[in-house]
Formats: sequence, structure tokens, C-alpha cells
Amino acid sequence: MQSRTSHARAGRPRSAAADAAILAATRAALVELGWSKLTLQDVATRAGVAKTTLYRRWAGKNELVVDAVAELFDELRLPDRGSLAADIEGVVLQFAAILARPEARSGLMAVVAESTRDAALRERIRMSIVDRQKRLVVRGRERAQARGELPGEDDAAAAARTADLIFDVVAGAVVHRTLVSAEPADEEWVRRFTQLLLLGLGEAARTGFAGAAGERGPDGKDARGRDG
Amino acid sequence: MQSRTSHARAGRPRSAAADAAILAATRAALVELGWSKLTLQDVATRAGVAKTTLYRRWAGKNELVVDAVAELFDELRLPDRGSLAADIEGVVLQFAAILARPEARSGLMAVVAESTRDAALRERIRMSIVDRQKRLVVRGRERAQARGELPGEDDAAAAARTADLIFDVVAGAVVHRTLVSAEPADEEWVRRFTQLLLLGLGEAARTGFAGAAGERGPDGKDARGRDG
DNA sequence: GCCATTACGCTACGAGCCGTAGCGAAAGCG
DNA sequence: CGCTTTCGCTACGGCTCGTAGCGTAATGGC
Repeated sequence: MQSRTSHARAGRPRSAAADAAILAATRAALVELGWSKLTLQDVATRAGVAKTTLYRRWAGKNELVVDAVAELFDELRLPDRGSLAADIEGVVLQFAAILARPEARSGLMAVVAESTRDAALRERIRMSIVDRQKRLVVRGRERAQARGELPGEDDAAAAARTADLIFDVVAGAVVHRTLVSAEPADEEWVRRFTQLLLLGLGEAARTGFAGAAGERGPDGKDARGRDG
Repeated sequence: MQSRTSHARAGRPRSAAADAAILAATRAALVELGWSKLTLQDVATRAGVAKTTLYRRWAGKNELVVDAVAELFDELRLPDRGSLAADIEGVVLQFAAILARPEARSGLMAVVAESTRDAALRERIRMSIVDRQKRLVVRGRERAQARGELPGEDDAAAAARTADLIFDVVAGAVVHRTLVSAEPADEEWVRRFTQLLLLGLGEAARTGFAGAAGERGPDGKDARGRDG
């Protein structure tokens, strides 16, 4: 069977359990040691494998950490909460929860920094982490357009550019808040951010901007869409 | 006289020229080698000083790179272009120009990553890099409020939270665009981003969002303030 | 069951960088 | 001229990296 599904070449197959153990050990090491003090020898010991096994599967520290961190983003979902605002808040809160974990904080920025000088690494990050997030933006936007909350776009290229822009704004804001400003992207912050994103600077400020007093938008439409 | 101005304790004073040479050498090494392959021995050789001199002035690689990169942000200015939109575009373009330089790309994210596990380093980054940027947001917002483009805010604490939010959105978006998406934050992107920030998702999309056809805001006010 | 093939654990190794210690010389101050 | 601090230089132990080599384990083909 294996000969058909994945052309299993003869020989001893790689241990899938070892893969999982290594990635879990990498995350544990990231939590305890952080990026700079993480060594492959330490990861190997934690995972119960030999150091040479690590080098047979990953080119180095960068690639290993990318794969270890990428698994954290598997849990990202796009819940249908009934309105664009509520959908944004939901997915942003999930994203913020992942970035609040120490293994993501210390690992993600480090590999992004490394990727500025390594095109292959940048591509690996894009495929296993970034694109998965961007897909949520695209689908959420389509959903909002189907609801009539956002106008449709005829030009496909323009639609892609817009999705890229929105993605950079959303992901960038959460990352900057969490890692640079080093303050939590909690529910109140997400509410205020969502209002700013939907209404813009002038209009959002005019509605009080507080979230507590401004859950409903100025056009009378329920901004959170709990009951329609 | 120095005994009064800066209590210059007796002994040979530190060479200011060495400081400048070391920081310049650090930036040069960042360009050629990137963060991970940058060694203090290499920086010392480039600067024409001994390695021990580096350790007498900086605790390690992290602190050195923070200071070297911080100088890049000295050139940030807040030009008065006549309108909030034009001011935002101007300062964002300056920020993008700095982030386009390789010494900023490879150095900035790396020290931010390190700062997730080092509170002292995080404070150093905040003081010498982040706060300088944030001040531009605060002043630009005050200017827009004086112009009547944005409503004033009575609560000082709420005003500070709003400034923080705007700052995270602006800086985060540019950083994410430049370093994660790895695409240039050029004039067209900045135009579209500014429109999104000012008008919000729904309204900005409704105006076409393109920039080329949307240089003027929907309220008829020239969004770029070039010739009126 | 036997063999070719691949993965694995283990050890050892040179190379490079880190951060520090110690020394003599240089450059300021009074 | 003494005192103090900085500087250049050398040397060092300790650590990590990435690889090589070897014997063993596990699988598929025959």
C-alpha cells in the first residue's frame, strides 16, 4: 500500500513519532530557553533522539523552529458569528491567543528576522504560516460581501491587493501590539481595533471609540451582529 | 569645566569617535552578514578597535545592535503637508524607507525577538526606537484635531489608549508588509493604506479603494494636499 | 528467509565564537 | 609629575556547530 500512496522507497521508514516528539521538544525548549539559547543538542535530548537525526530531517535551527511554530497555527478557525465585526473580533482573538504563548513569541519573530536574508526560509514561512492566516481574511471578506456588508469587487487583481492590505493591517497590528508594545491584545483592545478598521479614524473617534459605549455603529446596524 | 557639566571623572575619556565607528561598523556588518552571522570580533575589526572595547561599552550583541539601528530612526520627521491624510502618507513613507534598508530589516526584528525574553532589552528598544515613533503619532493627531479633521478627546487616558492603538496599527502594518509579506510599502500601497485607515473597511471599499482613481476623499477634500 | 536500502544512535572531531582576565601603554586631570 | 581610566593586545576555558564514521535496527523486494 505504501508503495502506491507515497512511493515508499525500500529501507527503514522515518519514525513519525520522532517528528512529533522533536517538534514538541522544540516548543518546550523555546518556552524555557528562548530562541537564542536554544541548541539542537538540547532539543535532541528532550525528544529522546540523537542530534544527527535532527540534521537528517532539518537543515538547521531556522527550519526546525518554523515547523514547530507552524503547528501552533493549526487551530486557527474562522467562526461564523453573523457579522463582519464579530467575525473579525473572533479571528483576531484567536490570533492574539496564539501570539500570547511564549513559544510563539520567541520563535516567530526570530525566524522572520532570519528570513530577511534567506529567501528559502521566507518561502517556508509563507507557505506554512502566513498563507494559512491570509486565507481566513479572504474567506471572511467573501462572507461579508455575500452578506452585503462589503461591496463586491469586479477586478480580481484589485481584490487580491485589497485582501493583502487588510491582512497586513490586521496581522501587523496584533503582532506589533503583542511583541513590540508588549501589551495584551485583550477583548477590549480587539473591540476598539475592529471598530477602527471598520469605520476609520474619523468616524470611529466620533462614536466615542470606547467599545463599552460604542458597541453599536453609528448607522444603527448592530456592529457585533449577535442577534441580527 | 567638564567637572561641572558632566562630572568627568579623572582619567582618559572614552573616544566618541570610537562609538561612532563601532555603530557604523555594526550597521555595515548587518548589511553584509545579517544578524545571525554577525560577530563582535568582526565588528571590532571593522571599527578598528579591540574586541574588549566593545564589551566595556555594551553588554552584548543585543544592546549594540539596538543602538546601531536606533540611529537610523533619527531622521524621522513629521512634515506638515496640510491634511491628515497627507501627513500620514508622509510619515509612513519615511518609516517604510527606513525599513527598506537591509541593516534595519535584519537587525530590528532580531532584537525585538530577543526582547520577548529580556525586559531590560525591551525597555531599551522602547526608549530609543519605539517612543520616538509614537511621538509622531501623538503630534500628528493633535495637529489633525487642531485642524478640525478629528474630534477632540476629553479623557486623557482614553486619548492615550487611542494613540497607542493607532500607533500599533500604523507601525504594525508597515512592518508586516515590509518584513513578513516582503513586499515594498511603496507610494501606491501607502495611499491605499491611508485611505483604509481614515475611512474604514466599508467606506474605503465603496470609494473604489484604488488610489489612482481615489486621490480625493469622498468629502471632496484633497487627500494629498499637493496643490489644492 | 535473505539481501539491499534506508533510518537511527552513538562517538568523536575541527572550527568558530563567546566572554573574561591580565598586562603594558596611552591620554586625560590636578 | 602622580592618579585614574581607557585602550590594544594576547590568551584562555567553555560552549555550540555541523559533519564523519561506524555498527545496529527496521522495512520492502525477491
